[in-house]
Amino acid sequence: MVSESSITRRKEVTIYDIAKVLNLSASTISRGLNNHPALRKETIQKIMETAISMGYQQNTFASNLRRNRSNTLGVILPRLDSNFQSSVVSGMERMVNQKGFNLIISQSRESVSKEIANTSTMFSSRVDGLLISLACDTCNLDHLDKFLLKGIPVIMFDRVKDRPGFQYSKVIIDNERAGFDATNHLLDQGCRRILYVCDNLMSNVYSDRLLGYKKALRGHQIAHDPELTFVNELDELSGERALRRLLELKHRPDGIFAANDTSAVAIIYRLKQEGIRVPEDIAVVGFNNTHISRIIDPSLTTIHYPGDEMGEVAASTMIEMLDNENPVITKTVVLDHQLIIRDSSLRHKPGPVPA
Amino acid sequence: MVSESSITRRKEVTIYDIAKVLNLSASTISRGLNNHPALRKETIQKIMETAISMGYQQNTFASNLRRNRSNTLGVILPRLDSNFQSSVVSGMERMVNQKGFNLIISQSRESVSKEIANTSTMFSSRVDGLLISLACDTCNLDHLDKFLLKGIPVIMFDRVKDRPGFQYSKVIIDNERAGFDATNHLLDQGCRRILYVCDNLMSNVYSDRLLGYKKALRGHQIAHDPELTFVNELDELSGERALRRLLELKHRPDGIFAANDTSAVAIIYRLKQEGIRVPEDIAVVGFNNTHISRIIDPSLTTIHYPGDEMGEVAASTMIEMLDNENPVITKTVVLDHQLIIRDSSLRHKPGPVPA
DNA sequence: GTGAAAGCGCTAACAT
DNA sequence: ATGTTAGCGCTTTCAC
Repeated sequence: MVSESSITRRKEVTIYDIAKVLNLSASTISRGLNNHPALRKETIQKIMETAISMGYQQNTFASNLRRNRSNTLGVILPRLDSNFQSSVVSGMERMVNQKGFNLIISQSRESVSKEIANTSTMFSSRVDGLLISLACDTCNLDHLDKFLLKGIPVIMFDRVKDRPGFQYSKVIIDNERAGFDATNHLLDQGCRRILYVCDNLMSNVYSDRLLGYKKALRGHQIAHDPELTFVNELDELSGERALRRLLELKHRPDGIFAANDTSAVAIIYRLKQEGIRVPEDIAVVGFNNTHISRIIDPSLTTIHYPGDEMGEVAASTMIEMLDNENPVITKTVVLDHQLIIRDSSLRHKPGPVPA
Repeated sequence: MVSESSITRRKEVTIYDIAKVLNLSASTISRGLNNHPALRKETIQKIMETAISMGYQQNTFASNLRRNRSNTLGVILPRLDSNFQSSVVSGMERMVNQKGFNLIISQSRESVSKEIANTSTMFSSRVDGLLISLACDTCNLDHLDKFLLKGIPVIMFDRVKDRPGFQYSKVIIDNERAGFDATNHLLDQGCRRILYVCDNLMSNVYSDRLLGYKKALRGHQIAHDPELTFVNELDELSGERALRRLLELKHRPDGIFAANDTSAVAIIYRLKQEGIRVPEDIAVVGFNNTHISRIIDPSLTTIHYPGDEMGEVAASTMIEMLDNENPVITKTVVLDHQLIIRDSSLRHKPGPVPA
């Protein structure tokens, strides 16, 4: 089946065509289309109407080439198929769209080399700004230099890293505090040996949560046991891996703080299978407050972590920077998190650990 | 804090700069950069090296303006913050990136008017092709005409609709069959009154699954009861709504086929709270095979529905169409689905319904 | 195998 | 309030 489309391929309507019809110059049309204040209302009106009736669509390439602006923001993030990350993008899209910008998106799939390739594409696509959440193993930030040197603002969200000598804005949560809150809650519930399950500690989100975890332990005069930090990929299989690790330990933990919900839920699932009661034998806290956390049994205590909002804030901060002619001021926005207490950690009264 | 970036804002390197350095013409540089066969190897080599050493980055606007091609694909879908849909996008991104295309993404948030606005943006962004999954309430497809008239291929995925007189490719699953399979499985497990929970029936995915549902009932000589189709938003709250509907019915259903996992899981959650046993009292089947389905208790029987792959296929089909100079051939790709049987529907032996 | 020249469609400085 | 003109950076036809 051949579509009609391949047959009718006609010339596009340009501002010159409109100019001819209205007996005006191309520049006037251009001004009219851009609502230039110097034109009188009725001229603008007339131009707009004619443009629509002729089916005019502006050629953004020409416009971008001329203005040296793309009205496009680039987004690079580890994975699109993550609950949290896709909600961040969703928030960005909403904001950006409303402000008349476009979004070009690519994923690093947690690999620096892919991340670097992505930055190159973004760069030659002439994005006006770059929003990036780093891959787990990104330790070097040289690939961002070209943006900063050219005055293209870079904003990091969620997975960030500092780079002495260069400045970018950041949108994050206070991961250390969140880690503290989660751990402290477990301690309040009587836990004394808490397993911390996370991914790559090169990533600020996991290392900062670890800091908070340690701090909470210190607050309760509990020595930190390095055996109780378990690094692995936080996917659905991490339940199995964490369980194996747990069984290897001489002293079984009585609490688990997992750095994301997917992992926490997978762990609870396996614990139940093994006949280990949650929260009585082991209390569990997750991170992210994804939908699942409310629905599993027992419901999951977790840190609420506003993905959607993080995306919105990152995007609006970027747009502000772009609209602002003044020298770029970088800033760090710290979004509030919140401990949501549910059944997976609630022992009816704080007290000594069950046998 | 002012970043250095605002200070150093230098002129970009163009092909003319390279030309000057190498004592060649701009056209030769352009050819060299594009690997033109007429040039000799060493010239190309030299051009490439110089370009890199000078920090040249092609200006895609100029190139796009000239070639009248953007190397960009547009994606419009209902929501980015959906497990299934974000995995589709993830698959698209992978494919597209590998082929040197960019992806511009926007969400309709299930509203036709937003969808229409999105198509306009995509159109003036001069996307080379449009990948679209329709909003629930899209019944009119006029907003796609401009693409087809201009010879810009449109591919629909997942949520599709036919439009007499215009042709586009589609990537879908056989929703009718999938609905049939799900329902038939419940019937095989002894269910006789099956509640079908879905969203807007204007959408092919829900109406086709309904067709399959009815067909399966017919196959078992069971009359279709319109009361047993419950239309509502398939979010986490649909558990509550479905339960209320269920309690209103004179004859309580003994099976539920929910058109997505989110809804199925929410329903199971509420059923359990009400002391209704799953699968003994009511057997449940979902749709999508998201991660949760494996992990909840009881684990969820569902239709596996390859989002990632759907995205890849849609994207590669598009790129094929674009690479192909010949008249556009439209096609429909039907991806295989699969019934995954788990505990939520498994009664140990098929038999009469429990009291 | 390489160069000259025109032009893609738009915008903005300058002129009137 | 509107027109003239030049040029953004690239590709490509035509010429040699």
